[in-house]
Amino acid sequence: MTYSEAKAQFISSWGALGSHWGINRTMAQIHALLLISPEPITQDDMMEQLSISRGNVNMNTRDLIDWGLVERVLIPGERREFFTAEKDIWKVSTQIIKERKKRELDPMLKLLSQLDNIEGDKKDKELKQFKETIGGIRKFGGQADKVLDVMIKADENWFLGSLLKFFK
Amino acid sequence: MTYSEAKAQFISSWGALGSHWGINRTMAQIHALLLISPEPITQDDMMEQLSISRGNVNMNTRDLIDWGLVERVLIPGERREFFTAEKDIWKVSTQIIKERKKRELDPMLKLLSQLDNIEGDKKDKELKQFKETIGGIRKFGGQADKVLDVMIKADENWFLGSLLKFFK
DNA sequence: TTATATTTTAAATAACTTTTGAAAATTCGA
DNA sequence: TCGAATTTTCAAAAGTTATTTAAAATATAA
Repeated sequence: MTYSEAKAQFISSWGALGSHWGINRTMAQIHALLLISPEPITQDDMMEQLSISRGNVNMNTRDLIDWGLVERVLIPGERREFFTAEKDIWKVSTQIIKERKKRELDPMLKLLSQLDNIEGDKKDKELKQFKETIGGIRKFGGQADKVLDVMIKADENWFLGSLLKFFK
Repeated sequence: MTYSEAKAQFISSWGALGSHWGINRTMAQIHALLLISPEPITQDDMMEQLSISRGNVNMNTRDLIDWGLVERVLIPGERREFFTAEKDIWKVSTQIIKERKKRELDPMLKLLSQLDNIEGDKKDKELKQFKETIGGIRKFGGQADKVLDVMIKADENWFLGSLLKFFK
């Protein structure tokens, strides 16, 4: 297999994987391209290599920056902007987890805590099941919250960091 | 807050959460309804409570069964089919993880192992970065694979099960 | 078997999301 | 400041996914 075949395959399947994760295909493909580019690249490079429009590149690059996965890089003597992606896959994952926790888990747990004080007959079967379900999810969510915090903080903490090196 | 307000909120936000996770809104809403229903319910109940069509209910219920989250229940003396969902949220999570691992992680790791033997000049910067990126993802994916296996097996293994009870 | 209740399927439609392309805004050197 | 290079925006077009509807298939009771 040649390099360019492998590259095309990688970009395409990273894109497909992304779409299972609520990330759009193009965004994931741009990310893939940046992951394998040793040097920062421009929006024109992305347009050309992925055959997509300028607007599309611009919007998705911006989203990747919002996710904290991509950075703008200034190259001395160059007027155009260059972009580069974090290459350490552990950091990429914790960054994604951090964002998704903030965007999804936290609001869900907040809502569930509101749903816990409802009025009604305590003997009612429906109400009982509702409270049990909500309670179960909250308990589980709370634990998940703690586990994710440990993972996120591992990068900022020497001891946990070296503990997690086993997994890296 | 009344029970019916809380119920509507829960169904709606479980649906919204699902759509962030590649599960469609309606499927997640049906799942939510089943999670809080103390007794098995029929497709007509779902149609009525969620205001959706028969076909939609049928397709999504079937998908939930494929995911292993919902079961058909036969009620003696009843001609219609009834449905019920697993209520233990730990089991729900491991079931989802198991399915997604099978559908997403496993194929990705398989592909990456193919992309590892490409021909080309070893001194080439592009090739070097490509190999590093692929290698990093494979290593990470392999570890994730192991962690997920531990979680999945915990339910089938007494020792790990009681260890994980701390988190339940 | 026949009539009826129930479930499944799939084509058509509706709703939603992504992509383009061109115009507007911005940046920066001369 | 002006003008060329570059980036950003956004309305329209294209593409995708979800939903309905109605007809077909299946199951059950009489």
